[in-house]
This record gives sequence, structure tokens and C-alpha cells, in this order.
Amino acid sequence: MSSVIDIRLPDGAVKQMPTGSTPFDVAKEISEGLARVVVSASYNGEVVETKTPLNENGDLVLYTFNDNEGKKAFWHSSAHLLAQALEQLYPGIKLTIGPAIDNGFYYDVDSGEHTITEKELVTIEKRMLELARGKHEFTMRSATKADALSFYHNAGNEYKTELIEDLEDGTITFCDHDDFTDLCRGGHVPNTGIIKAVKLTNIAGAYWRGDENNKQLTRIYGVSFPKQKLLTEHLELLEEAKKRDHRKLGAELGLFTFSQKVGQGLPLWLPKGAALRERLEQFLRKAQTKAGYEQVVTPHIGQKELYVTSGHYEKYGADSFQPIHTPADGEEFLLKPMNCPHHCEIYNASPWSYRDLPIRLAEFGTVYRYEQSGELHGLTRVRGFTQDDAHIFCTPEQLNDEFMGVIDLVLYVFNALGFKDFKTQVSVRDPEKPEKYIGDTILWEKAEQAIIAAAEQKGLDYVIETGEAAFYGPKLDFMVKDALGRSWQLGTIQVDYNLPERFDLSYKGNDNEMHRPVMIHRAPFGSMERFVAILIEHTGGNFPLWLTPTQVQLLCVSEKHEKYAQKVSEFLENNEIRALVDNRNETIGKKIREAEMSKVPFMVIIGEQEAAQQTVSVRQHGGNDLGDMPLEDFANLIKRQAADEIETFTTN
RNA sequence: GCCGAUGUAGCUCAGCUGGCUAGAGCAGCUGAUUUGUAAUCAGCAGGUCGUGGGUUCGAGUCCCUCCAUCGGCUCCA
Repeated sequence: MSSVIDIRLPDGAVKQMPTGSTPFDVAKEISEGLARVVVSASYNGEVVETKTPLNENGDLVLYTFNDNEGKKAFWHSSAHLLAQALEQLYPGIKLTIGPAIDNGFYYDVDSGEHTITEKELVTIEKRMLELARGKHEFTMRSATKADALSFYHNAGNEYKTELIEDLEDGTITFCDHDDFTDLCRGGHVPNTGIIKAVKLTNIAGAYWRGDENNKQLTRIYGVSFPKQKLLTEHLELLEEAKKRDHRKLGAELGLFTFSQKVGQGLPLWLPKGAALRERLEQFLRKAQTKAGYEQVVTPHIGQKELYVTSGHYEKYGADSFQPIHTPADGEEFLLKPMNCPHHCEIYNASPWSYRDLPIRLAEFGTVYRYEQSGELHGLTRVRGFTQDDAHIFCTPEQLNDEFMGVIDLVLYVFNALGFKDFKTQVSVRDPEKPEKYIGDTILWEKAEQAIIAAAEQKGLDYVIETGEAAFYGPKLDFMVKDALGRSWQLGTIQVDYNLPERFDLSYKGNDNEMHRPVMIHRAPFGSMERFVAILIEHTGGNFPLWLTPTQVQLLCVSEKHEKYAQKVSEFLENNEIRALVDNRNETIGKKIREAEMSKVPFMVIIGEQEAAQQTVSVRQHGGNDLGDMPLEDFANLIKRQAADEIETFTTN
């Protein structure tokens, strides 16, 4: 073994270090400053501890808290600290797993008879910080499977022994710090001392191994930082995010509401919300007409038999709104939980030639699903919602082009509404749970490959999610985060060989034989409800001008100026600009304040001067005073801005 | 559905360890004011304290049921 090794850094520089040097030594060699902030490292692509001796040439990356990998090590280490505090405060508590997550960490524990409450979190936080101040080093060590098993067997922890049973002997490692030991794969900060600020954010139930048939454990969520200031900022950010909550803004802006009498998860759209939604529908309908879609309309109910044919009844029947019975014996109808079976029957109403295909049937179809009560969430998860649905029936040869066309449409919609930060995922079946899906494996493979090929061709940065497919086919899903960083599926495109089979769909090919079409299910918005919810959270209620309910609020300085205000209002109306007149007997200051709070993009002050000169004085939302201008100029200003918004997305 | 928390006027909240006719601000209504770029003043009205039961001389306050909401889990055609 040579006494010196070459360590290459990400910038290409090579450091010659004595064999057995640690990442920490390398950091120190580079600068003392770096050594103080380095929290973790990877060597030749593998996560290593900052104290791991390096014995061969290789590529080293050092991470600080600013790197995702650094945060991961930091929060993973914090989970150890949490576990240690819990063991001290609750003797006999059983630890299970405690990973780092996107914005912090959690630990799942079985606290036996005792229920840990939110009030106790403060005590746990304090203990964690006390322990952290001990600057205890994290040290990894290997253990044999037998030793690991007997360790947790003696401790009476059946969860850890279950985990160890699944591990290969020789790969099992523990991490020690202070008097605490945990089964662990590694990836820690150097010592507990750099964890300076901790906040245990909430407490929740979570099933052991994510299976609802298992025991429910207590999950404690937390987040931690190397500086108190960072924690304060993080908490402030969360407060800011709460202000963008669509449930709060939806009520404040008069967009939608719920009623206990109507029923949970059944949104009531108020006039402003309905108008906004209507505008979104028009926007998409126009794009779809251009892309060769035809609108259809189908009823809100269908015979039970329809869903038995589609397979939905078998899959979801028991957990759905139950069938509607009629005065006739044995007649049963279901509220439609999806539109595809209806569209299949539309397809079946006429014979088709390969020359007719593709057929693209679109419908803003309202569907009803009995979602679990605990799942309901504002407009993002509801029991009655409207899908911007369409089904494309095409030949196998047309599938790729059609799929690509739909991707373009989804991207167009996302771009138009400013959703830049979305993720695409290919949702495929879980091969280990074939009972969850219908149809032939060969067809599934074909469909999955078709989606991946299309995603590749479009250059989408996609991830493959196993087990996320629909029961009848794989999907390409477009995921967008809400204000608090929770991910929601908006757009979806699905390839389906199964429903055509079940509904016996066919067309005559150029060989004069009957063939089976392929079906694409797709919804760029996903649902009007969820899309509007996420749009509210992204814009904070400051919608694009073309979409916003009220574009201009006309504010009379006094009641004397109402007549001129009405004239301006009519002028704007004739120019298809949405304006409201505020002629209440209130001060102008108050009217401005209220218009600001209702997030109207333009305020127009109308008083003596304006009436005399036939102008308007324009103030933008946020306080920017654009001064006096003739009516025509103002109308043009609005029209141009709205058109510019359209321009940006039509040219892209 | 499961775990935990919450539920006082249209909204935001106060109401200590159970004790007289449950309070405030905003919104609303009435009147005064006729206003120039983020809240004019005064008065009035508004709640069977989520629901149903229980404990108690006495319950907004304690216990149970149900409902809804919030944070997660599970689920998501």
C-alpha cells in the first residue's frame, strides 16, 4: 500500500494526501473555513463519514449544509439525536426507523401505553439541544447479523429485529454517539455539536412499514439547523406559505366555499371562482379544438353494468358512493366516478375506419368519488370534481404521435399558467402486486415502453415510480408542489390497451380486417378543482390579468363622481375588460385598501379632475402609481398586458 | 378509514384552576361626513359557545358520543 493517495476534487484539482486521511483532513487542507462547515462527504460516489479513512485514489466531494447531501446527513444525524432524547425521556420506548426527508427528518416510535402529545415536544427539543452540546462524535461500526439480532432481541425491540432479518450478514452497521446506538447505514455529520437549532414540528400516526394492516406508530417530525437564524427564517417561510394556502385565499377572495349541509368534500363555487374556472375551461377548450379534439357531453350517472364492464366496479365498487336504486326492480345506477366508459360507448356508437382515427373526445366531466374522509383537503382532494378529460382512440401506429401531441398540450397549459417548477413521473405497475392491475402483461409492457419512449423523445426529466400506475394502465404524471411543498398530480396522460378490449372497441384497417384501437386518457389540468387550488397557491391569489375575476376596480373619490365612473365602466366593458365600480360612501383610502386586499390588478381613482379631463388615474396593485391617462390608453394598456401574457405562452 | 390536535358572532381572536345577564376588533345595519392613492366618526344589532348526552347546586370551561376542520399515515380510477 502506497503511503500517499491521490484525491480528486470536483473542480478537477488533485490533492496528494497520506493514506488514511479523512474527508475532514482534506477539507482542513483546503481551508480552515471549509473544515468548520463540512458536514458530510462522498467518495467515489458512495456516502462516507467525514471521519472515514480514505485508503485508495478516488474522487471526493465535500458537502456543507447548503448541499442537499449535506442537509440529508445533518437531518439524518438529528434523527439519531431525537431517538436518543426519546430513549432517555421515555424508558422502554421502541425505536423503528428515522430517516431524513426533503425538509427535515422524522422518527417512528412505538411508545407503548403512553401517548406522546404535542406539548411534550418542547421538552424533547430541549433534551436534544442539551445532548447536542456534548459534541458527541458519530462513529460507525460493523456487526454480525447474529449480534445485531441479539442486541435488539435483548432490548425487546421486534421492529429492529424485523428490519435486520431482511439484511444480509456482513452489511450490517451500527452508529454510536454518546451512550446511544442505532442500526444505521451511515451518512452523519462529524458530531452532535453542530446541530444548534431544533424544532419538532408535529406528531402523527404512521403505520409500521407503511401498511395499514400493521400497528400504527407515533411519528415525530422535526427540522434542525446549524444556526438559530436559519431556523427562524425557516419558520418565517412556513408562515408566509400559510398565507398562500388556497383554502384561506379561496375564502378571502370569494372563490369557493364548503357547507356541512351539502357534505364534506363537495366544493361550492362562488361567482368569482366560477367565472375564473369558466375562463380556464375556455382557454383549454380553444387549445383542444385547435389540436383536433371534439367536445362531447355525457350524463352524471350510468348503469352499474357499465362499470362492471370497465372493471371499475370490481376495483372500487365497495368503496364508492353506492348505487342509486330506482322504482324499478333491480335497476342500479352509479354516480360516474370517471368518464372513460361513457366515451367508450360514444366510440362504439359508430363503425370506424382506420381513416377516421384518431378520434379525440373531450369533456369537462364532473365525477364523484367517495374519498376517505381523512384524505379530503380543500380543493385538492374532494369528492365531487370536474376533470378536463379527453380520450383519444387511435391505431397502434398513431400512438406515439398522439402521445407526443398530448405532452405538447400539457406543457402548453403549464407554461401558460406559469408552472415552471413541475416534475414528470412515469407511473408504472408494481410487478410484485399483479392483483392490483387488469390486463395482459405484454400489453402493459408495451404501454410502459410507449410512455418512456415518448418522455425520452420529448427530453422530459422524468422519474419512474413503481406501483403508481392506474389499474388499467401506466401513466405519465405531471406533479406540482403546493405552498407547503406537498406534491400534487395535476396533468396526467395514460396509455390503455385494456378498456378497448373490455368494451370491444374496433376499427376496420386497410387490410379489411377489424382491429383494436389504443386509448389515451388525458387531463392537462387534472381536475378544475385541484388545478385552481395549486394556481391560487402559486400566485398567492394574484392571478394573471387574463384570468383574474376583477381586472379593474373603479374607485370614486366621492359619490359626486359616480356618473363618470359608470361611463368609464361601460367603456371598459365595451372593451371586454372586467371592471367593478366602488361608489360606496367611504374614504378613497379605505377603498384603495380594500381593493389592494382583494388583489385587484388595477385601481382607477375617479374624481373631479378625471371627470373634467375625461381621463383615469391608474394605480397598480402593490402601489405603483401610473398617473393620469386617457381612457383609450388605459384600455390598451390592459389589453396589451393580457395579450402579452397570452403571447409568452403561445410562442413557446 | 387510522393516529393526534382543534371547534366561542360572517371573519380574527379573548374568556384564569367550573360561579352573576359570554367580551373585543373587523365586517354588517343606521346616522353624520362627500372624502385624492392601504382603515373618517358615532350609534345599533349580532352568539341556545360544532352536535347530542353525562357529572355538578351550577358547564363555554370537566367526561363520553357524533359531526366538521387541521397535521400526518393509508388510499387516490
